[in-house]
Amino acid sequence: MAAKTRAEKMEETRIKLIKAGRKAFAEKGYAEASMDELTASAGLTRGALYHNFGDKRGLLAAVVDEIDSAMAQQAKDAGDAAGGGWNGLMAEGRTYIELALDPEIQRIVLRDGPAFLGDPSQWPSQNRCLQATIATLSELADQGAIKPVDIEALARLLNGVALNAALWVAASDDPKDTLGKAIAAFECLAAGVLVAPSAK
Amino acid sequence: MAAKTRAEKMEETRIKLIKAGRKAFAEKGYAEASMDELTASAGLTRGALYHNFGDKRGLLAAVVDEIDSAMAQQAKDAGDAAGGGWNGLMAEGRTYIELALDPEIQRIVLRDGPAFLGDPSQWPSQNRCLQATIATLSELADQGAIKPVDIEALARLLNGVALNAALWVAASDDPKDTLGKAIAAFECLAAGVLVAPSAK
DNA sequence: TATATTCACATACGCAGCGTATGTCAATTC
DNA sequence: GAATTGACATACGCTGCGTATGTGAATATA
Repeated sequence: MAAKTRAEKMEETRIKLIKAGRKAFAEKGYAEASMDELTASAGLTRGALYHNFGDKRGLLAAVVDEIDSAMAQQAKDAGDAAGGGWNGLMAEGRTYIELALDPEIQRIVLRDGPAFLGDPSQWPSQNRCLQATIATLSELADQGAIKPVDIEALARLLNGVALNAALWVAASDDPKDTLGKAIAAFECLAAGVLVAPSAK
Repeated sequence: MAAKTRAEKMEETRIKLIKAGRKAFAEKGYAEASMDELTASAGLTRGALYHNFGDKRGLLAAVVDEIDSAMAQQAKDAGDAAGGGWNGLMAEGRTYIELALDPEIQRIVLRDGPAFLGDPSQWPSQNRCLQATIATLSELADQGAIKPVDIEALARLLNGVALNAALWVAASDDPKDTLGKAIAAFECLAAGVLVAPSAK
């Protein structure tokens, strides 16, 4: 029965290291995180790290992949819950703003990720969150609901607006108050992609 | 006569170091740039570096400030040339995005800057740029040309859109092609703040 | 103008941290 | 059950940052 096979134990250590990586990278940032401390906090040594992930960047890539995947899932769920279409897109935007409020996500995925791993669209995770936005925009484009602009460009900039809103809210003295203004401004800008003048 | 005073020589070394910093950071990136090599290439040693800028990050901050200020100035000039107001604002955005084609700006300001100096909106140079945007938007608000949304929020998000567009162009495989799409999408989103549906 | 002081920068040193080369012991294979 | 693999630990070297200390030229002082 519970006889741990070798592959199982290896998977366990991978999970332990990724967990420790999320913590250390979020608290200290990638550059300042010591791999000696990180691995020790997981009850291991750097040997395990280099065996499993090749190098320090390899661990960052694994951590980013895990978080990015979870973000995409949450955004998609929110969009579906709102019924898809334009409402779904706005729900995704709001979700993205809320997700970007998480310091762990800010630091690891939004700041250190692009700096040390390069362009997010080149990541193995393929920036799934962006892909979800692209998919929804494509539907709307097929319905002729939005202006004839490059879909990927729109998706990236929309996500960029949400990101910037989140960063502003996070750094604000009064996050509650700022959040309202940020979401209003987000929806205001987003309305620019609709063909018809938005009512609200 | 050209008897160099001490302050003049010090200013010279600051300029030399910033120049070498721009080169090294652009070519190797901040993390991989060796301060020994950098200072040696300027005919100096690390002593000069730490005396003038405190530490490695201090030099990066100085380099980023110089480049970013020049970017803001160029954007402002373009805005003025376009006659200010809404057209000026759009011209500023376009210029900022176009500047992202420069590899030096891509690497230093758009990637390493945020990673090692933190949130760009906290940079001195970015705050100046933000204030300019707020001023322009306030004029438009007084004229009733834009929707009744918090001005600071709009300004921050508009700048965020331009910055994000620039980042995308910067990381793109085909910057020239991407640039067109990015600018179109930028103007599309920006149109969302206008009260009347934009014609184009 | 001779002496004292400052200060911009060089030199020297310690230490942290990454990556690699090597060792070791348990899990699989034959 | 002997041999082999492989997951991880241990040991080592090297790079590179920051700091403590030294030095000589520019300024201040008398």
